Amino acid sequence: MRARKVKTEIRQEQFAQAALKLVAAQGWQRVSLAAIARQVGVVTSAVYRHYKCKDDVLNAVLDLAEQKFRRNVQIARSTATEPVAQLHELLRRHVNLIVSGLPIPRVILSEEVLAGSARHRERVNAIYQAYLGEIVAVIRNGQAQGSITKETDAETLSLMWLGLVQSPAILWVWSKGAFDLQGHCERAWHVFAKSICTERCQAANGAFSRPHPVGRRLPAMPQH
Amino acid sequence: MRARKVKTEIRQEQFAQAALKLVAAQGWQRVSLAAIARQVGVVTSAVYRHYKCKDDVLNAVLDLAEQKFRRNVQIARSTATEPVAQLHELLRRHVNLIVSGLPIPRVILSEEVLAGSARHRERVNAIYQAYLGEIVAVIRNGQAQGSITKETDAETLSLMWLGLVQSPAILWVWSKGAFDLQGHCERAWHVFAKSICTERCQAANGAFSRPHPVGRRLPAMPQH
DNA sequence: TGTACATCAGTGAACGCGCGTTCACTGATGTAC
DNA sequence: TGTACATCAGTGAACGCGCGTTCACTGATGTAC
Repeated sequence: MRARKVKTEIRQEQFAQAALKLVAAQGWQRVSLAAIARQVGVVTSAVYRHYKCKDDVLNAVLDLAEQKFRRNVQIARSTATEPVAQLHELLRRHVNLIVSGLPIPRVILSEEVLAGSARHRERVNAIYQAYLGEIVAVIRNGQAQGSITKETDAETLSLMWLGLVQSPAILWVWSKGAFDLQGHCERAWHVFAKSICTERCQAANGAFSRPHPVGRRLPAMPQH
Repeated sequence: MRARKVKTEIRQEQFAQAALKLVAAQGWQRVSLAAIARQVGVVTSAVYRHYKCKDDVLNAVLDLAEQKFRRNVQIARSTATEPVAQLHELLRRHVNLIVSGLPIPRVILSEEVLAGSARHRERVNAIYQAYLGEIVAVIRNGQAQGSITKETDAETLSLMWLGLVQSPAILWVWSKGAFDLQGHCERAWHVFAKSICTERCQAANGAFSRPHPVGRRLPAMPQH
């Protein structure tokens, strides 16, 4: 059966979304153009009407990822005014990005990107650097206005912030979602927040006194 | 030219080591049996004299990784007696594992393992669970003898500990070693250690008062 | 110590499969007159 | 409003390449007598 004819901009978007979904589920290398095309409802070779090659599709996926990152930063900045609260909000959103079925960090960690073409490595590097740059800015902000301790440089803290999600996210993938990523991140955040907040900030923010209770523990090993 | 005939146990070891090295450099999917065989100095089909299939070679690589992890834990436990010091020592060793050219975490993060066969996912999961289990044990130890705060559960802290290296390690890979992973981890460790140590422990351990200076900053973006 | 035979590692050619990519063709949509 | 033509998205067959895997054969090593 012949698929309906659709404008190339729309198809490009469809392919990118389909690819994002599939890559998130299986990793880039395992996703074939055939699978992407099937998802969209056209034949494999139709992809070439809208993208020059498979690489370009991945690039479009990275565009989507970049957008999501940017949007999250914007929203977090406008939702909260206090830098520490902004960091907390962004962390929550980052976790949601992973849990919501669009595990974008998965795309970014994919082998194609870690070991693959220089083009993609640099691209992802750029996205992450920009993201970390935003975090650094927020932290500096907090340091300037006295809510975050100046003892440690903002770059180190920004990477620590990211590390709060990154490793647990891997565990989450392995456990197929059984591991309580959100709960863990909240608990980890409290430890982290406490250690970077000045007394002034801690006094103003009573929330740190009550860490979230542990819900599910580490996932049990799968039985063989 | 015909390769010298070598006992199968030795060849197995050689293939595993060669595979580890190559996987660390390029990721599993990109490593071909041809490349592994070339590294060892035999012809591709010779691999089948010693392994049933490519999957089995990866399994041997995971054996090596598991050994390294185990060894590090043992050494860290015997080198230091105080739990906090043990965590510090193990962190240093973990970083060295990455920096030393045998980026084992890279193997473990590889797509084959994240998205690949259930067999390998479960295997790696088991290795990591065991590793984290050791960390948890050390932390509980510290909590019991009063050097680590009991405010946060040991599981959460163990994942935070791992996160200190994991994310920066990715940056390190991207920057092709330009990022100062060791320096960062030392600085991050001090922040973390301070936040989990009780006053008693901090008083006993003056080292926490002087965080390491920032050497190289985040790596500059590669130029296009 | 020498000979005969079994075992086992190494070789290269060939197979088969998956998959990205190309291409000539079809048919729908949009535009000019 | 209708006709002619250009543009452009969709199709399926075919190609080519990489790579894991198989297989019959070679030749070295080790063992039995």
